[in-house]
Amino acid sequence: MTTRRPRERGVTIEDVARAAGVSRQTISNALNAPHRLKAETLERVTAVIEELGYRPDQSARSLKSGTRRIIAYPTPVDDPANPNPLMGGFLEAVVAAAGEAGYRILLVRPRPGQSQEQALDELIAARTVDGFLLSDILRDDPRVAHLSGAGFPFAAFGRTTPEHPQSWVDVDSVQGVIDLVGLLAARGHRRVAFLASAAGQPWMDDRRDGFLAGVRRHGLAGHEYSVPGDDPGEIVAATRELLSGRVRPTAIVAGGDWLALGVYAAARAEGLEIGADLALVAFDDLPITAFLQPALTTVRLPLRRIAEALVSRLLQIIEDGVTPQAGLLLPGELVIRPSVGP
Amino acid sequence: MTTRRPRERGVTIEDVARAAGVSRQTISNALNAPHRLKAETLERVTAVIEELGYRPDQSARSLKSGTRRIIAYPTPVDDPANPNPLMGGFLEAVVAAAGEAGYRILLVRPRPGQSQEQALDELIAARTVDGFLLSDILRDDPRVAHLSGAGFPFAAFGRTTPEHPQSWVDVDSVQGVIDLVGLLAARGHRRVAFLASAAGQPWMDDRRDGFLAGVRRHGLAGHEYSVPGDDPGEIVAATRELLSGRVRPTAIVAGGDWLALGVYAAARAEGLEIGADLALVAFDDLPITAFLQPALTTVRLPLRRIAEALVSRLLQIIEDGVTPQAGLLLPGELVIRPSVGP
DNA sequence: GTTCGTGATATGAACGCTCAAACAGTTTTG
DNA sequence: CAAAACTGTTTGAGCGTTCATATCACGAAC
Repeated sequence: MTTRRPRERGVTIEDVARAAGVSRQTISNALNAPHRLKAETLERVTAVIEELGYRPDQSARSLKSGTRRIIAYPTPVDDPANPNPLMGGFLEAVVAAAGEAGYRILLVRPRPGQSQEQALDELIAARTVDGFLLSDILRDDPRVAHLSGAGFPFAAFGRTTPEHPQSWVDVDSVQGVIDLVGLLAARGHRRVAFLASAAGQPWMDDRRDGFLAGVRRHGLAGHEYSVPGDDPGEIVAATRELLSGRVRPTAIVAGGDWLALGVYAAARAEGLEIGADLALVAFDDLPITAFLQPALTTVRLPLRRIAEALVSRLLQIIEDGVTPQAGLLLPGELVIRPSVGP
Repeated sequence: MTTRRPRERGVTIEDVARAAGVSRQTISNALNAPHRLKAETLERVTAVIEELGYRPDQSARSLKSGTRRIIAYPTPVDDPANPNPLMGGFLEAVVAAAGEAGYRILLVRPRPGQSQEQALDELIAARTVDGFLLSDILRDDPRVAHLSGAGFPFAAFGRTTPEHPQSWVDVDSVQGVIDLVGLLAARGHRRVAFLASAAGQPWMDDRRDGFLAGVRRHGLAGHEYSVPGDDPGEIVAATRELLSGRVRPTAIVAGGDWLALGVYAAARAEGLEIGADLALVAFDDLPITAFLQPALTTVRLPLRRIAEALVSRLLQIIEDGVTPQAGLLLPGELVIRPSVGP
């Protein structure tokens, strides 16, 4: 253990009370229940608070009140070679939404040798946070089961199995992809392919379901191709194979923009022009796709709305004790660009 | 104000003490100074702690000890249209490094109408955190001046003006770009261009300096082109102009991978083949560039080492009260790929 | 004129922990 | 062999809040 330098103490409620010539409680009331003070006292106290730069000590307040005003977000264990490019934007939106309500986001991850559940338990037992925000939810996510069982407040970006209805928010991937397929059908495409990654993301299944539903609805011939993982090389290779097959599809629905990037590369290698020889649509709207030629038709994730919905649901549980009994499905925004063809 | 549901209290040190038949302090010692206990007592107490699932209340501990084991990271105010794609990776690395030492990262941002300094002051006055981690440092960053003046622990990813030596960590962009230019010189390029963005990032100046130094050292003809902002459209347009000029450079040094993406698009539009008609090198190594054809030669940011250095320096200040009097300059890793040509 | 409310402020206790000091027991020391 | 030193443990206090309750002044009601 290293020596710990004692942090110098700041100005306390006692100091303010003395300076203002009133009691501690009056200062506390000035901040937490101003209506209890006589207008004149309030004014004087507020001035002293301002002058001394007093802020209630967060720890003392938490200890007494039992509330921390902190939300934990377990950072997804990201493949460093392939970090989620939307992570920054999502966090930004979450921090903004939480900050609006006076909450802050604490990033956590299990220490080495610790399971995800143990990491959650530690935070609960130490009363470090008021609730959890989860993302990258698996179909049968142990974290959801655990928190749900412990009765601890949380909100999840993504659905688990629908057995026990939790407080989740998700994007309507199914409808989004149906819309994409509709777009292709309207342009006369009959033979379309779905490019999926088998990396195990549950939303990929939804997107696949959307594809199948769309294909059925419009009476198209739909085939599904799967890439083993998220590795760029693999994606390009698999797509080239798909494009050089005997009966080439005239359109591809990529399960995500990341996969679509591979299609651009593969098409160029095969001498096909996207938007002319091959229609391409995808999902996510990564900012980086703005550089693609032709620009990519895709479904934009409403990150801001997702974050707001997650935070608002979580705070409802934390502050009002009301657990929403149903999830919230948010529509993606269809962004039509030239890659889908004329 | 909304009603607040009182959080049910968990198991306290008192409960454990009673169950183990010893005093509070012995439990406290078992966790904070185990060597003080008789081996036998320690074993018994540890068992009871385990059994009851006891974790010291974070707030109570903080209140008494004055230390929070939390580091604040003010999230950069990101352009939502162009979020930093490396943000996720950087945060991941920071969370890992901090977690290793038992610290957690608290994301903060100023509330509406609050200045950055005010937001910092609030956290300091409320004793919510032990220190700050800053990134996206400006040449004359008000946050650095403020924290430095207040004597509050912080570590910065990026340098300010060198007047007062602070605890910073940065990437040696100058040397990195010099290396890139050297690569081009070795391949016989004489006319090279530097593509910069005028969005105001201070590290862009370093990269420019590196370019100028490299060009001087190798006796090349170097020209500098500037894009007004980080908008993809603007980048492509500016690059096309540069490529269609009377005397076209044979090589381009892009100030960042993001800019290089524009060069790929512009080159294709101009019918130039990168790696053959035009050499291209850049800086950052965004994961997304793995899809580019030909693959991009670039300098990889050592995010993990940066995060580790930042955290280790910050903890030195927090725990030992030792403020490093000099910055740390980390080398980038030159990653040579086909875009630079044969 | 005592009682009763009511609004404004004050007081004591408690939240759960760790620090400093005190306390027994045992061993070492001059 | 008494004093000193060490070991392992306990006790009392206090960190800075807020909650519940008490106090006080003052006018309204009977």
